[in-house]
Amino acid sequence: MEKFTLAIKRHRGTWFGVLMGDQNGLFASSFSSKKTKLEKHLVCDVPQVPSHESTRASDLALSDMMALYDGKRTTNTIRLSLQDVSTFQRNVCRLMKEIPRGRVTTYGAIAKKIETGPRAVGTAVARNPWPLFVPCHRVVPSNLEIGNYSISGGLSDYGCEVKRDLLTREHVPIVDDRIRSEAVWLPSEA
DNA sequence: GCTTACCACGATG
DNA sequence: CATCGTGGTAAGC
Repeated sequence: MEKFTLAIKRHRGTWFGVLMGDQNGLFASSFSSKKTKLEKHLVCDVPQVPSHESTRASDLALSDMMALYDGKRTTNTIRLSLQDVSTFQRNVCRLMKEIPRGRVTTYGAIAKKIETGPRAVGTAVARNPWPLFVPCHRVVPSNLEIGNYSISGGLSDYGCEVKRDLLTREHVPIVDDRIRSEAVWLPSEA
């Protein structure tokens, strides 16, 4: 049975949490303005309540997470614990990780690349277990509006503001709540 | 197992 | 604006 530990930290008025699995791999990450909501979301997929414990690995993950939240570069050395996600979801995640900082791509572009439908990509993106580490905020609808974003596992009316702020801090050009087309990055062919 | 309903979407008119 | 197609999930039988 896999053992999990939880580590939580506050930064710029927001709570950040990481759920560490075996061998200090990252099982899930999340952030929220509400600490209780954050914890609830992080543990919702694990069988038992994990103990709060901070380790060198969790400290590193949390500081990377905060840097990503601020739109900054990171060492990107966090190992994701992939065993519990479907291969479809893994494919979507792999593609999302290729989106450069400061750029965006669309649900449709990802769908085309992996030969599936945009709604299917939407569900996979929505279920991303590693927000920020896997930059799902860089996926937008094809009309280049901001689209939606779930906070701690649920849609909310301010989710799109959070998403816009993340993109803005990465210097994605946004005019009038719309991404400028020069920021669009497309998955390479082949 | 199969069926249904649900979606962080897209294309068409 | 409306409507339909769409494919992966999860919950329901």
